[in-house]
Amino acid sequence: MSRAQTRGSRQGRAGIRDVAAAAGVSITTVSDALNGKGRLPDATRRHVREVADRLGYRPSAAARTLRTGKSGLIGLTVTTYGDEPFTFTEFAYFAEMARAATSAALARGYALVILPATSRHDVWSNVALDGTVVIDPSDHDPVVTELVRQGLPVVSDGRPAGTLPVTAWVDNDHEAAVLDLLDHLADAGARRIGLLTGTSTDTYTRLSTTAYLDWCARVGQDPVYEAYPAHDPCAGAVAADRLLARPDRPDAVYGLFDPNGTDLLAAARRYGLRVPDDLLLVCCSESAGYATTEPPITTLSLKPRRIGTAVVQLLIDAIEGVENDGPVERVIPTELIVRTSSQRRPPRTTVSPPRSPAKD
Amino acid sequence: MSRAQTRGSRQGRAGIRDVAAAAGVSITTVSDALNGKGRLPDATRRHVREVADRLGYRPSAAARTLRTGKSGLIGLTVTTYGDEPFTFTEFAYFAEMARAATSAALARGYALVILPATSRHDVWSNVALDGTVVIDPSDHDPVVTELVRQGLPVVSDGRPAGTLPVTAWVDNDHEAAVLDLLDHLADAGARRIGLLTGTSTDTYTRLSTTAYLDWCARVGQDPVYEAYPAHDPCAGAVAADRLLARPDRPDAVYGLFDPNGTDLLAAARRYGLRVPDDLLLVCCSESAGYATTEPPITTLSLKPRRIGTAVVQLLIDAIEGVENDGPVERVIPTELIVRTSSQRRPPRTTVSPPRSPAKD
DNA sequence: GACGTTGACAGGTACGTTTCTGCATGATCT
DNA sequence: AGATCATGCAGAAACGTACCTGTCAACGTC
Repeated sequence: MSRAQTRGSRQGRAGIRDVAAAAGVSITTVSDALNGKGRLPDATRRHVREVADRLGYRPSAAARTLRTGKSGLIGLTVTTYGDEPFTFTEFAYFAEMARAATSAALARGYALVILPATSRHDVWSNVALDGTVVIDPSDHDPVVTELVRQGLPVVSDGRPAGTLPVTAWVDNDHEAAVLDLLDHLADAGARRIGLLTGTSTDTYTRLSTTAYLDWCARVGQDPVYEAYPAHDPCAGAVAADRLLARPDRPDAVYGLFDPNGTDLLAAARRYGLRVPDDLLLVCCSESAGYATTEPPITTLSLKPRRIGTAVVQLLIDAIEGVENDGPVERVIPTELIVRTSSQRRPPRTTVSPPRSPAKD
Repeated sequence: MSRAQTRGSRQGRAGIRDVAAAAGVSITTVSDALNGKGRLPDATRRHVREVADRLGYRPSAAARTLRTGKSGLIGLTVTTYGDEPFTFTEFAYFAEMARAATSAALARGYALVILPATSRHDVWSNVALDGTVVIDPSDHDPVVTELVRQGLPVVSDGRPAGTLPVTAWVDNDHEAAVLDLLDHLADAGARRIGLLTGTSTDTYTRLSTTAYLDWCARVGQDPVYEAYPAHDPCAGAVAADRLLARPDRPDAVYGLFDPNGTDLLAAARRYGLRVPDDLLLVCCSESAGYATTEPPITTLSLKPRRIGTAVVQLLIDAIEGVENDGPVERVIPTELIVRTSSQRRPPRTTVSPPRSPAKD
């Protein structure tokens, strides 16, 4: 009796039982009617649906997940520095990528859960995921191995290093992008191209740097580069300054990270170098702001929108049972957005001498 | 028999039953040992924990949620334009706010689920939420009313318009911020201040605009403003141009939206106006890029980090049973980051002007 | 008229937890 | 010595859904 009372007077939510009782049918019929399964006449279906609407019935996601094993949730891991997710360096990239991933997931009926890679197991096991997107996983990421051990599909943004057993991955062809870009600078008249790179060992930094070194070896130029800890927002400006202060100062620079463009521009100003006349500039960025700097700066876009979309599509394919043996790989082309900073003006008759880096 | 087999040979996941069997205790004991409840000697607790580790036991989040009614998930709604979440105008603000909200949630053991306000009920009812953060809800947002009807706490970023029954809200004091900023411009010598505003009816735009009009009325200045649809990334530049092309051209402008700074700067250049000599410039933005424009532009920061943190804190407080009658309101102060664009140079009579007594 | 067949539903079980209740056992108190 | 009490654990009832397995009628079919 008290049970019946408890059930009948459940405050707030109406359950499938209440709908069944109100509609005068069984629980099974309600479930079938609402989910479009079973063999029911349209009249019954409509009736049940109408009663459910009237009671404001919402199925319990938890119960459905428990029963079906599918939650409709996809994890999106971000690397954390300190206690803030994703570093400032990859800010615009991440925002764009997450935006695209969100809409791609929603379009297929999934929602995204933001989870940091370094979180204690606590949070990870408190949420039922159907699969996970990992951004730039490190060599032997414990989270990834744990996830695949649980049988969950894992798709990574960034080619996994080592033998990380991901289900699929999506990445740009970073080597090709850098080589292409360096050729572009050389075509614009660069004689000595410098690189602003990072000290971290992630795939992006590593591949880009070795591509640069390879290119230098091929064309016979001495490498000129400065590396700095990319997660430190201040270190970039210092490194940019160091690069332009070198005795073998480059006449063109490529910066691997988003803020490098403005940092290099500021450094160039300090040394009295005109862009692009004395210094050609390119950086890898998704920020639209570089279209309106003075001068506008050429950027390499990694196409985070396309990457975010592709990653989610592959993950949901895997979740919904498209079996593949071996990881699926998808390469997204980059785009070089050429602006003033990397286009040398036609040579002048009178050469203005470069200023000394010391005084100003 | 077949049932026992099915249970015993469950491929993949180990359940609490398996742990109990392996440890030679009951299910209750396992649950209590792992969750730190009940009265168990430390020896038993350790033993159970060790066995669970060995089996790689992870509790099912779905089952736990079903049982306890708490999922540890918080919804984060974003307004969608087209099929992409959040418009470009609020890009940097949203990214910063979401970042802070994410870490605040994780610090308290919750995870964030990104959900668009306009999504079909489909997705919303497929995920079990403990509460929701809504960004800038519209007057009679159906999603919000539906959520509170279900008894879920809802905290909004942005003071809710009308009688939206939110649990709590967090916002800046936009009127005060605008008045303060206009005083700052007037102090810097502005005689006629213009406004670049939006055509949409959200709270932020509305409050800021009326504050501007009030200020004008108070000091006896004719309002000079242009409004444009803020979700259109191109319209801003056109509106900026219109504003500076007016016969009653202002000698100072405040732009309500993030890209207005660069748009106005570009427009000023086109009309041969020097900043700050001929035109003072301020815009509302979270972009660090305005520190390195030529000249650097004064910005009004809405402190999205603090807002994101506060919103999540209030929401989790509400979830975890801190009862309040009537909505809790929290006002976050804004910050005016003064840069060159809003500081009129001192008259040229003095050769080397001493540092202005800028109250530092 | 006995017999598959099919449509339209109901019963009941299982998903994997948490937690309330109960039941021994030994210790402590009156 | 009997009553009380804390301790250490086990049983079993939910949580709300999905789906498998009937049941029962109506409908042919030979």
